[in-house]
Amino acid sequence: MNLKNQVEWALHCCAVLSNLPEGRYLSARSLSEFHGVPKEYLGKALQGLSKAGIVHTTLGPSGGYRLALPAGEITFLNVVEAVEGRKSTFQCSEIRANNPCRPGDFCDDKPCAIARVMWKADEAWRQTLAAVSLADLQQTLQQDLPAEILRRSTEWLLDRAG
Amino acid sequence: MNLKNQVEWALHCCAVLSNLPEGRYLSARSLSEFHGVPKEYLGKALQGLSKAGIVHTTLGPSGGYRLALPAGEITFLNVVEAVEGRKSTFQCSEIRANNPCRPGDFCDDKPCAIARVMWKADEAWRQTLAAVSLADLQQTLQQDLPAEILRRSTEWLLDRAG
DNA sequence: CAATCATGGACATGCCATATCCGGATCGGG
DNA sequence: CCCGATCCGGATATGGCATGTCCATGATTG
Repeated sequence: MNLKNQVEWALHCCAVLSNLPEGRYLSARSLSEFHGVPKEYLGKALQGLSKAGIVHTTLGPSGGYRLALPAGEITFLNVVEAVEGRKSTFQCSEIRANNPCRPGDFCDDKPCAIARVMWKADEAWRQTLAAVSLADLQQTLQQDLPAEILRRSTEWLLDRAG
Repeated sequence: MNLKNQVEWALHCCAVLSNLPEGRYLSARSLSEFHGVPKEYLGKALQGLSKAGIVHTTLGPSGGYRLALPAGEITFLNVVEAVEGRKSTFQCSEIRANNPCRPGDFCDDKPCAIARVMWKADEAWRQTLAAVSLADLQQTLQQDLPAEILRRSTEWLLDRAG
């Protein structure tokens, strides 16, 4: 029961893109270099963000990625679901139907009681992620990191943004 | 990002064991037959419950499993963690350390801001599961299921309980 | 026209969930 | 006191999926 590596990468990429000036683009190559992860595989995660409408892309030289919405309107949940999918962590295989004491034609009117609890927990998980936006993350990072590193990182980005 | 099949099986087994009279035991063979799942593999999940102290076991003929605590003192979280483990769903690989703008000797004083959000979501998930006990589940099932099926299931169990 | 980029498909690899099987230890009933 | 049933743990297969690489294609910029 692990989230994919790509979820972590996508979130870090979004954090970087949040600091990009309006209208500028950053390539997958630069993003992979900045985070020290394989470029080709990171591209798969970024494609997921693109399909979900979280980022906008441009082709050709000086092309790449930028956020498609203001950072305050993109939540952790949006990013996580774009990469990981929207399936619940709990898959109900309806084993209650295997109960030998059931009439063969019996039809349940509610989902399994166990599944309902597990799905409620998933919902709590999603609500927590939906409550935090990329703007919140940006603010947290500015408090956590020394100004010197922030300054040099921004410089590094602007140097490569098309 | 899926929970194991065994989690579902373990929860259903616990629901059955909740209806067992004090001091009686039910074998892995009966539990697997009742749920229509492979006996050998279900045994692995039950071993997890045993190690976690959730169920008590007895060897020999008429042996098997019973709850080790009152149903009101066993939570969904206990069962899930016994089978699935206690690791967080999000593994932070510290890719922030790969940032080329960081001094090589820089040491973070806090966990990664992204990981903190993801871990908070996991915590909300666990809290939801910790809030529901097997006694709660038992009560829900008695409301959901027709009395006839409940009666026949209980009869089926008592017929096989040692 | 040449270089750079995103996209998507094909392919390889390794790990883990999903089983299955067997031997040993333990216990109940005849 | 023996026989069979049971839990337990280890060894072993197998399939799917996460991880990662490579390449062809089309689009865009300079």
